Amino acid sequence: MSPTEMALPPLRRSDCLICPARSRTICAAVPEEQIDRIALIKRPARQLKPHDVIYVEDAQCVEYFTVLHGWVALTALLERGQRVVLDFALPGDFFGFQADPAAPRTQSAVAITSVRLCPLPKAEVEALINVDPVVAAHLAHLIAAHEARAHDHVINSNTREARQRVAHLLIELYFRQRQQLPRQPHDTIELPLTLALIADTIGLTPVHVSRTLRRLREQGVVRFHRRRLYIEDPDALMRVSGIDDWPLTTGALKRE
Amino acid sequence: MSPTEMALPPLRRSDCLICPARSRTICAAVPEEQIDRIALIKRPARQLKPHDVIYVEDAQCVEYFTVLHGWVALTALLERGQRVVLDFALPGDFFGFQADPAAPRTQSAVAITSVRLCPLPKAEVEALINVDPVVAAHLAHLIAAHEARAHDHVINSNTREARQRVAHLLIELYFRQRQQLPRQPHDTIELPLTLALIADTIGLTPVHVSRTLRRLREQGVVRFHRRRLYIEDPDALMRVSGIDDWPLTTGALKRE
DNA sequence: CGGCGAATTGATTTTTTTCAAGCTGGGTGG
DNA sequence: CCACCCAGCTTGAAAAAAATCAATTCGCCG
Repeated sequence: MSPTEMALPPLRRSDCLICPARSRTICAAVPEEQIDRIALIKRPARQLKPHDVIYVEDAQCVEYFTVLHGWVALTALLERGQRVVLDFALPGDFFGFQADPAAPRTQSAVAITSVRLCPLPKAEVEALINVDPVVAAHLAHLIAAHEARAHDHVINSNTREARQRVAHLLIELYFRQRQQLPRQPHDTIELPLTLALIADTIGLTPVHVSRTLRRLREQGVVRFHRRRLYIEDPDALMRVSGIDDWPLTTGALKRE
Repeated sequence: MSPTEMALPPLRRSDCLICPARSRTICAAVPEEQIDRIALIKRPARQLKPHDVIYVEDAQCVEYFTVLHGWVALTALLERGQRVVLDFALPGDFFGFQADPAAPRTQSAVAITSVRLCPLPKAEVEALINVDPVVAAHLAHLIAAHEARAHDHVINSNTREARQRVAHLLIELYFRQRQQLPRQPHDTIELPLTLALIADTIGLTPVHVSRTLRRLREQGVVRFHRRRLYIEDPDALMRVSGIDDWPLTTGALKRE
């Protein structure tokens, strides 16, 4: 792990320099001139198809990942085949890090769309953060943002009824794609989810999500059709969701 | 922030050396001979009464905390005075750290019982973790454990009905006090919560929590009375909760 | 054109909330 | 020492929300 090693394979370095996710994920803490700290430990990008499993619960944890392209679902699988979506990982997101690196996985990760990942070997990342305080401190804040988002989901599930929950999730996913809240009427984003995935994220049944989306459509708020979301009335959507229009940069959305 | 400063106030050092929480929280990453890194930045212990507010949402964030004694509720406050309990902080727990140190608080913290805290100034902690990779790496894992617990709460709220949710919370809190799952029939722990707090944690109404606890009592599973929990039948409780008997050390409990 | 996963819809049941009325027990002030 | 106060708990009845069950329908793909 000597970062001063100077026999650099230039190809790998340039890989990282043109990486679209470099300004986010764990690499954001590595200045350009030190990019080899990451470039030397990362594995070749990995391409996955929809439904491909990245890792499953109880498996040995050997790698962490950055999403380069596509959507990943982080899920927990329960007794009777029940599934909970704990979070989505979108391009630029770092996932797979866990409290105890030696323990087996506590969650599963599955590709929702076709996905390209940058795998980072666990051992090397752990070695790096035990040596580089800037990367480690950045990682701590990154994970705190994940925690904040998880808290947001708890709030969503615990206090809101179906309409609000759906609206809140849609806004969260819009925000994570665009880095801003919806403003333009008839704006549209890609939303490559099934009703079942949405249901497993907000703790409802797909049937009830369908009915809820129908009502939102009938009231001219949003339309969800063919993996695409049409935000007909952004203000109405915000009102339904109970989110204040003051976005935080921490991963969670501001509440009223 | 020079850790090599040698004019040490010996009293502060010994404070930390006898601290009951030292093996946990953020201090666990600091070896005994370097304890002054913490001892020199910490503020005097602070004593609070039940219902005292430690910080509120939107306030400026100036300190992080370790719980020395007592129970703290980390909550989010919503529009119509609705409250969500995001987590509890028990003795040895570190709380108050957030993704963006410059942003206002995203949650509130309130003393449930009488509480003794060790306050750590934000600026000094942030400076420390940007300089000491071992502390920073430890903190990242600590926060990841918080995230795992938040995910556990999402699972609880999203997939389980009242009986399971209550049972799951009771086991979580037992585990966090005793570091093990309940085994002995008629075992008892202190549980200084109101029904309203329990309800706001698992996303039910106090009324429904009352009914649920009544049923559990009638079936000889647990009794909750006067801030004390009597676990009459640990096996039944585990069965109701849907938790496997394989505890993780990461802050979350293993699921079936 | 048939098949299949996903979405929709209706009817019914279950769970949870809401509203409202008592109850209880510890603490306070007379 | 007693009366009463009050937060917190309990209980019942009715309403609301969501799940469940059971058909269809839709749209894509082979």
